[in-house]
Amino acid sequence: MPEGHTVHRLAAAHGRMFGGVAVGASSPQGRFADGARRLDGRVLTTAEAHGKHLLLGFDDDQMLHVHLGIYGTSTLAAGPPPAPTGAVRLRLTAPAGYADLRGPSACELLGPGEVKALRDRLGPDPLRADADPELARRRVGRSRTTIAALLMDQAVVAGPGNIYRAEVLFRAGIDPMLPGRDLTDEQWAILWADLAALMADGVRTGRIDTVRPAHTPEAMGRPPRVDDHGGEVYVYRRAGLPCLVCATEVRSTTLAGRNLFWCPTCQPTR
DNA sequence: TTATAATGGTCAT
DNA sequence: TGACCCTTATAAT
Repeated sequence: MPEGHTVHRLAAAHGRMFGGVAVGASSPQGRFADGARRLDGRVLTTAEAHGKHLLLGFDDDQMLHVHLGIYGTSTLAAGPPPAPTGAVRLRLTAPAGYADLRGPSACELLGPGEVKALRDRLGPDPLRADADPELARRRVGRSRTTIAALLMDQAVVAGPGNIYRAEVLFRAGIDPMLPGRDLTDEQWAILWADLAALMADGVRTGRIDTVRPAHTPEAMGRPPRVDDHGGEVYVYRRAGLPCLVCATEVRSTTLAGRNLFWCPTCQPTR
C-alpha cells in the first residue's frame, strides 16, 4: 500500500529493527543476489524516506534505494525468519527480526552521486521537516497542467499518490481539472497543509483516513467502508456511489493513465 | 484455472 | 499516449 506515508513508516521501522547492527542480507528470489552479497554484514546507519523512496545507509558509501512501485511490499516481523514464501527480492535479518521485500520497482545500491541525483529530481515532501512548500507552489503557479496531474508529479510534490491526490482535492473543494496556475495562493496553502496533516495521520495509523468526523460511518449511520486499502475516504474508488456530503454520484475518469475520482457538485468547475 | 486490477514510474513514440 | 516492468489478491470462468 505504497504512498509516501507507507514509506516513512517503513523507514522508521527499519531504523528500529536494524539500526546500529550488522544485518544479514539475502535474495531468496535471486534477482538481487549481487547486491545482497555486498550488503550482508554491513551495519545500518541511517533510514529515511523522501517521497516514496526508501533510503537505507550503511557503514560504507553504498546506499540501499528501494521503491515499492504500485505493488511492492515490505513486511517486517519480530523473531526468526520463516522459510521465504513467494518472490522475496531482499530479506534483511537482525537479532530483533527480519524484513522481506517483494515486488519493488527499484531495489539497488547507489553511490553518493546517484543518491544526490535522486534527491534533486524530487519535489518537497510534506512529511519531511526540510520540505520547502514554496518550491512546489512556484512550480504549480507556473503550470498549465491540471492540479490533479501536478499533485501526482513527484518532481512537484514527493509522496502523495492517487488516494491522497483525490481526497485532498475533494476536501478543498477544488476541480481536479483546474490548471495549476489558476489556483489561488490560499488554495495551494490549503492543499499543502492538508497533505501534511493527512499524511502525518497516515504515518501514525498505517491507513489513509480522510473523512471528517461529521461524515464518518458512525455519524451518518452507514456501514463502514470495506476496501483493501483499509481506510475511510470520500471519493477514491467510490465511482457511482453517492457523495458522502451531497449525495451526487461520484465520478471517475482516466487521467494520464491513472484513475481519478471526484464529486462534480462539491468540486465545481470555476 | 485464468483474467484483471492496483496506492507507481520509466521509456519510447 | 501507450507499452512495459514488478507481484499478489480477488473476480470471473
